[in-house]
Amino acid sequence: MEVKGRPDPVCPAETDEQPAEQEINEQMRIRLTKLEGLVGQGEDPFEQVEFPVTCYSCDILNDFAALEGQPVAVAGRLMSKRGMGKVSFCDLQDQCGRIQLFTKIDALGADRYAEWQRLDIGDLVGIKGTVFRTQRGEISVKTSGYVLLAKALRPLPEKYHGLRDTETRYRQRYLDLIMNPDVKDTFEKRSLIIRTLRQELDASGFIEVETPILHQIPGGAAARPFVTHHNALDMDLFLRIAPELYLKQLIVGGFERVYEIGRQFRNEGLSIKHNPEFTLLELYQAYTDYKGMMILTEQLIARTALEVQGTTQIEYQGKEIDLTPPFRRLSMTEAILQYTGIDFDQVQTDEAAGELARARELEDYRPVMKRGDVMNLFFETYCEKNLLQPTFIHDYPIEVSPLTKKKPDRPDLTERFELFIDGREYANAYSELNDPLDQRERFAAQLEKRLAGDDEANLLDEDFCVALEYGMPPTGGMGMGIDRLVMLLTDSASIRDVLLFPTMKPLRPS
RNA sequence: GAUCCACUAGCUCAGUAGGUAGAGCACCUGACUUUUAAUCAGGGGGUCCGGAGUUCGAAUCUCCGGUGGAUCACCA
Repeated sequence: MEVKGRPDPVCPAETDEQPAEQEINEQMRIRLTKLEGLVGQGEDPFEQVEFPVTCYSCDILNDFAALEGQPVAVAGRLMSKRGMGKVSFCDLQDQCGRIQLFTKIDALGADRYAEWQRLDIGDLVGIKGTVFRTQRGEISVKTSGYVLLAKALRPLPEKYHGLRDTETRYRQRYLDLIMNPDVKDTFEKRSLIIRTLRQELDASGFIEVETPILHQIPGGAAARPFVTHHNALDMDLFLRIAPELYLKQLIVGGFERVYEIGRQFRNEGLSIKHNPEFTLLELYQAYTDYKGMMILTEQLIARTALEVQGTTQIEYQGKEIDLTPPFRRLSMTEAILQYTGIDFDQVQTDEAAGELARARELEDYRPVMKRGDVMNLFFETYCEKNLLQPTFIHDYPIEVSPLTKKKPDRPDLTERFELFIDGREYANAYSELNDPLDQRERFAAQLEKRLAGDDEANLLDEDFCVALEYGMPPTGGMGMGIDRLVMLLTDSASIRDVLLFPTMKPLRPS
């Protein structure tokens, strides 16, 4: 029914391709045969629809005193088998851990016990039994009956070494989660971190909102966007690179404290700390400024650290980091002076700044750069990597801060900070520019940058400018990369270790 | 996008000077009524990432390609 526009990439045209014949190896064949046998007996495990669980493995381990001798029903995945003939031991894994099962031929009868022994590692079973402690002292469930709830047709990775191969871990994360408890722990902590942020913000009077992901003009950050297409409207849309311009319209609308935790999309390369889609917290608070944002940022980070690690003195990749507020505050000018000996307050012109960059042979220097661009370049080149302990770098040059209020006494600088920890940026905040006339000038300056070849420069967003013309109160705003915060608080080296399904190339080129 | 490293059984890994491919776990058969990486005996299982080349002969050497990891560049 396509009338115009591009073919829908989600529904590719029919091709001659046959679905690839599924490769059946020996192990799968044996398990399929077992399944056929069960189905033949009228015991198709996939017909099971429910199993009333009375407790989890960890409940039994934690409340053994109360549960000893009591009947329980548990369900989960068989992770190991230790058959001893007419008696056998298995480990059952559920959401919170593992519990040993002890099964005797006497309890099931010879036929049922034989079926029990034919179960495979990986099968999902529901168990009824009683809680007891074995002769060796291990808290266990003595099986009195079981139901096979799903058959595993593929074997799990090896029980001792587990799953190591990073590619398989990322591509088949479920296997990683089954086999590696630490991985599961990381993602539980990720959930806890995001929950804690919500709790803190909700308790401070913020409301959580949702703004569009499909943007007509990708704004609020300097980045290349992903493009998509709306067929009915026959127009290109962009996946958002930041929610900023919408959130500030809500401040105009009278929501005085708003936040959004959501996915942003930037069309950049992948690295140990970059994924094309990532999660950002952005918040805006009326009647405060970037100094207010510093205090809020410190609180949020310290609070999540306490929640996840129980302390604000943490270790990240072997480095001791103290997240106890207040964090160090250093202006960008001070930072550059400290690490290079250059005082940018003495650099008056674009030409003088360019001279400095050329003298240092800075590769990223471009002749179109203005004084503030060069200052930012010096900071990135010489300072960032040295900032191990949390540090607010404040007073950014106006050239790189198109949405930020000027400092009242310094029109070349803005009321903006970024938070650095271990050389990485964790947060970006400012006193939001609410002067609509100034805002239009800033967009004009960005347009100049774009014409000079910077395809990441901000685009004029007319809807946003109109909103400012109705009046926005003085407002502080802050954005924080959640994935990086999770990395920090879970001691993860790579962003892929805190994303359940990191972006991967397809296995075969299509 | 550039450089370096990796890819061998379902998993974790060995692999001789270039001479028909190995172990452990898992799986199958048998033994075993309190084990816990259970044990013991026997057995089956491979597109050595893909393609081309060198060679009498390639998992191994060369080239091209794929995927992953690390570093660099852009960014958060």
